[in-house]
Amino acid sequence: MGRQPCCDKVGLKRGPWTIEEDHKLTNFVLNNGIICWRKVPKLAGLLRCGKSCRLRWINYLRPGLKRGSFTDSEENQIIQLHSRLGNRRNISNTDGSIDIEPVNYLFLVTQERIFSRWSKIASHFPGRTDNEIKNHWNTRIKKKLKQLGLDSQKPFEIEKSQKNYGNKNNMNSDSSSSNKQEAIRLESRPEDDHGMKVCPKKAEKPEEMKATVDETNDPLNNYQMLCGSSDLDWLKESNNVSMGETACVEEEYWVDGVDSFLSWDSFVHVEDKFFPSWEIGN
DNA sequence: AAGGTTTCCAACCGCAGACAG
DNA sequence: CCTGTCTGCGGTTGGAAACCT
Repeated sequence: MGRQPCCDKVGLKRGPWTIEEDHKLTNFVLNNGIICWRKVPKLAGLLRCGKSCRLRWINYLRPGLKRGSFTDSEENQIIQLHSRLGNRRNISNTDGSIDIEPVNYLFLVTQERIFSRWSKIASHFPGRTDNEIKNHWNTRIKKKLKQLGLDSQKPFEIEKSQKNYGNKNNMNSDSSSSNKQEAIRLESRPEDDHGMKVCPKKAEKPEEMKATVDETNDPLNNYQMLCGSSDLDWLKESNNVSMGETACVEEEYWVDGVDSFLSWDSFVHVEDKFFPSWEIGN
């Protein structure tokens, strides 16, 4: 048995709201409050479904809404919040535990696997709605990330790059596959003059790899170049990465280039500094 | 000026969780 | 515990507005 529709849609109006409808809904909610959205349209004299009324109220009519474009700092904050609050919806178990290590959100962007919590992000922006932030992400921020080339890698290419560089944050890491990955990782390590595998920390990266890791896959550098903003310097500092310098921290180097610069932990470290009131996973 | 293309955002849809009976 | 209802959320879409040729 399929789920019943939220309301009887026969005879109900759809599409853009008129001024008259807005007035009716606003007056009703202000005078009566919100008891049951399903009953609102009937009581307010509207030919809309309750769901539509709720959406209209929350996203457009609710008092205190802040209209207008997002500032650079708001945009940066959205990116930060997205990296913290996003990507969790579909990876946690029913008991709240997480099967995989929280992965870098930009890595997920490249695979079109974004599961954000827009309402939580919106809660950090008084007067902004989740829908507004979601729209901004999809139309502006996502596009900027695409311009950075972060969506250009096909899954195959990502897999290939993981073989080349290793991937600490692999999403399907069971014990056998991690052994496999470890082998791949070791195999992929550069060799010194004597043919010995060396720690990448000490190894000179191949020229083509330098370009990939240092420039193409450095989202912060690219984002700054694109936006002409230095707002993200704090993030680089938190990762021990300075402009034009590649992070080379033990164990951190052998992750995907993107991960190494924007690890989940990097946001954790700055949490108190920027968002002291955060409650993770709520 | 006209037609085509792109951008943007309000609104819709379907799913999932919470909750009441 | 099961079932149905309601609400909230995230992804997607349609069309108006802006921009380009």
